[in-house]
Amino acid sequence: MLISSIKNEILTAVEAACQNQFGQKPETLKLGYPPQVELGDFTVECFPLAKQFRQNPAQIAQAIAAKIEPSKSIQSVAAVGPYLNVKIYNRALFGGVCDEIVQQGERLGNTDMGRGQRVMVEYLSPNTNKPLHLGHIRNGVLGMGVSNLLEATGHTVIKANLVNDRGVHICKSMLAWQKWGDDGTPETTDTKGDHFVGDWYVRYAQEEDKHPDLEQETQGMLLKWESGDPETLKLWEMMNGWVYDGFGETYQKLGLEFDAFYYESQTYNLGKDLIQDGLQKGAFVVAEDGAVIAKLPVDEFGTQRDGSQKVETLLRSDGTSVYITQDLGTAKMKFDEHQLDRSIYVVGSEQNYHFQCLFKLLDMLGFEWALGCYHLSYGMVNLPEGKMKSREGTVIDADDLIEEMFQLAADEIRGRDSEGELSDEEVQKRAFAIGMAAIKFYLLRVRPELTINFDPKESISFDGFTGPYCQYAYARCASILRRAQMQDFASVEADFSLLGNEEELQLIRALIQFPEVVEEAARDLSPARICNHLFTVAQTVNQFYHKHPVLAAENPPLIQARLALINASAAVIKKALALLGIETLEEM
RNA sequence: GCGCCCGUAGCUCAGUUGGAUAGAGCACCUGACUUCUAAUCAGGUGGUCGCAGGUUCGAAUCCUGCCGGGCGUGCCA
Repeated sequence: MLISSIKNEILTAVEAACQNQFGQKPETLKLGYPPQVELGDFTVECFPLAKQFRQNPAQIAQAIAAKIEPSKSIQSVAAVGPYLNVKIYNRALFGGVCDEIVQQGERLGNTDMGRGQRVMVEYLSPNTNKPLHLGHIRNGVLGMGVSNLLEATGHTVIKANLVNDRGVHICKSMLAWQKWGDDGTPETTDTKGDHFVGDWYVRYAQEEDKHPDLEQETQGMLLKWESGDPETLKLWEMMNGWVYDGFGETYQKLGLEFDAFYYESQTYNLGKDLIQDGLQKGAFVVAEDGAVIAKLPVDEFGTQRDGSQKVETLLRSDGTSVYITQDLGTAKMKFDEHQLDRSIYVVGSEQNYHFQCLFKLLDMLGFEWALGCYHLSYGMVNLPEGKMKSREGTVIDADDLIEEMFQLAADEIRGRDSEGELSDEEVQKRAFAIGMAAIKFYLLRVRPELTINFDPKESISFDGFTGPYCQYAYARCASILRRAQMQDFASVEADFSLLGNEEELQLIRALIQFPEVVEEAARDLSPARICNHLFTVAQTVNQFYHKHPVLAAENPPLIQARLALINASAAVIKKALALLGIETLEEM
């Protein structure tokens, strides 16, 4: 018996009862869950029916409850105030859910909500002059998490990375290396490529104060690059290559994947023709100084300080393009190349205004797909001392943090392994999985739009509302299931009617809700919803674990039923963690 | 000035899109390992849901106005 059939059975029964009692079917029926499991497994709110049938909702509940007879799955229906609480036979409830979860396998929790929809998720999008930092990690895990959610709900997802590989910033690194680098390379200095290039960027900043003419040299180099000077291009390609090698390592550690890479060196000239179209259509205008601008509607953008209408520059007065010029072109290219229905940009909230403009401009150009563009904005990651500032050296480096989490987890594991039974390899494997789980969960557990105050102590915690806590609940389930395999219960059939204590009911409810949570999370583009529900499941598993023995339960049919419940719970935890990009461990 | 975001327990956050008595984690106090892993569990302490109105049978949730904080605000990205 599928859980969806149970739900349908309830809805059908209520519809029939309404037909019987009031002569018409209800217009809307919402199936929910009672606040306490003792009250029932499902509930139907009678408030909407009150309007339709012009009666007090409590009376309606009473009347309907009286008309519903127990059926295949429905054990009883009770009217409690305006609520219709439905109790399902434990046999059907537990048996149905556990069987269904096993059958679904990898597809557990997946839905076809987004079937046929093509979505691009652009995320990370780093500059190539510096290594990645904590903010990039938030972006990366959010981008991956959202992509996973969209895939689980049936969307076709294209994960894209728009690399900012050109401009003054990279020229600064190039110039510094050229002047003082002595032909050093990441290999000769044993430095990770992106850090190597980043070091030259820092060196540039240091020398800038002493050499005021450096800036002019940088501009000169940028001009050479733009004119296609072979030597400059060669240097540029070499240094970017080092950066990509470095980024690649970090992506792999964090489990970040991309289906498409865009490079600004190839896109920065896009968009100019769109601007011309816009001018012809009259969407844009040429300002007195020669720049092409767009006037932004006051009702959406407000006014300037002096009260006048806001404007956005689309082409500089010298005719060259600005950032938003190429963004317009790239946006169109994405839709043209991939036949997208939606295009999501995972970019920090400091660019809220930029994307509001971008999408409005696309709309002004008459692209109907502009409605499919969405800026998934996320808050900054601040430190206890305040904002991360590269000048003050307070930026938390991504690779350093990954290493630190790994070491902390390794110390913890060794501390628990007093007998020294674990091989170094095993310790490292677990430490990596646990360390990454801690940092990813910490960054994903709050809504994207919230600013995170990065508390180092809390972020490295393995207790409470954390990734390792959830991994631990899984490992416990896995341990029970392993032991069960060594014993011989297989000949006995599970008797699900023996289940039904409070912890079991709470557990089964959390498992039932999982697919709904996945859909909500996908709809809201919020992996935090998965974190919250995952934690509830893990917490409930731990409570059940302490209160009720599985392998030492009273009789084999009960043991088998509880094993099935544990198996189903483990599967849900594993899938939820996978959606967050977090590994599970069979042993911790 | 204007636009967007945030405001719930000492701290960090949930709150099923308007429904049953507002929930967790951390911190603090007390208890539970010869029993499937104590990275765990049980109990206790802790609330004018920023303030004031409004809509509704019903508001932390929707509307209006304030207060406080953050990010932005035409030729940077």
